[in-house]
Amino acid sequence: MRGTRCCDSSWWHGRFRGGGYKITCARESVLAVLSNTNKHLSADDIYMQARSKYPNMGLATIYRTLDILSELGIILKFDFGDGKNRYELAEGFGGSQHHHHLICTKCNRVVDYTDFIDEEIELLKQTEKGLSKKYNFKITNHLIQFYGICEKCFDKK
Amino acid sequence: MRGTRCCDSSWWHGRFRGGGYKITCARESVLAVLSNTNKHLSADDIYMQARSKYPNMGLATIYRTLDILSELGIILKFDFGDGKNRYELAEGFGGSQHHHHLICTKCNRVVDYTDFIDEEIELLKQTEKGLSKKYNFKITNHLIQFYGICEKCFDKK
DNA sequence: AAATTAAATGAGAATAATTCTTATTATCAA
DNA sequence: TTGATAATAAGAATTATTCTCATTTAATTT
Repeated sequence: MRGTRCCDSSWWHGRFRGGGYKITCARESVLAVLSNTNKHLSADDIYMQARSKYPNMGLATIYRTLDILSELGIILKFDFGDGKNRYELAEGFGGSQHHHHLICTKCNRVVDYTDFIDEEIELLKQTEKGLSKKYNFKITNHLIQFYGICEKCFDKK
Repeated sequence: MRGTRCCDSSWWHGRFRGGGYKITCARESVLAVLSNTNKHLSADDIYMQARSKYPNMGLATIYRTLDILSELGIILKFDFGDGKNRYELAEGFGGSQHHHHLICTKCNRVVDYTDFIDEEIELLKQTEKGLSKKYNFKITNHLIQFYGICEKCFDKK
């Protein structure tokens, strides 16, 4: 980044270097933004917040960084149906507890739920095992979302 | 649609009228395309195929129709990570058996699987019930996808 | 510590999926 | 058949994301 100093050392440096990537201010600040929220931020949300600290940062860098972080499993990428991808820190990297999403198809409100997760995870593990074997996939991740109409939108009609 | 005749009566007319929508040639042809494939078609794919029969059809109409069909639960909308949404007919409307998807994150190949579905569905039903109650959602749908690296992409590396 | 080198960046142009606008046309109820 | 109204085609507009390239930076080597 031009004209700004930054770069504290932190936990993710090893993982980044292991992936063959350099530690840069831009990458620091994307992770800083994601570490300080439990919301589902879009690339542009992250851009805005990161810029308030590092005004020179470009949006393309945000996207490039998000790609790498996703690839390394440090963040998770979601599509909640509003036309932009959203990101959150993975559990184990400072993100909140493993959860799934309940999405209102009218207003796009998203509820993170952790209830019922344990049985889901258990079943998913078995399914993963079966699928890996049958289709020769190395499975790295799963996505579960429920869709419906939230109380507010239901009342409106 | 201008300058083309069409419109056979069919099963979905009632459901359409029930939703307050009119039966049009454009809508007929979108459904016709989706009824004749088990692939995951994008809006543009559908546009191309529909145009081969009804050359005057506009792309915007495809999108409008897909929205309505999704809302009515006649088709399902998926994001497989390649930047465009994809659609398939729902089971019960002529679509193939209820299935979930296994997606390669390198080449975007998608495998439909029906194995292991029964246990999944059973668990999902219970989860839905719990979620509906706790969060006051009227749940209409769910999404399960597994992500990984397919055999081909794994061998390449 | 300075030089080196390849990766990363910012800026903004390019791309591409989706949505919007408007004048025209088709559906369907009366 | 006709009138009210929803739906359409065409293409412009929007917007998320990717690409390009000259410049800068991180990390390695001297």
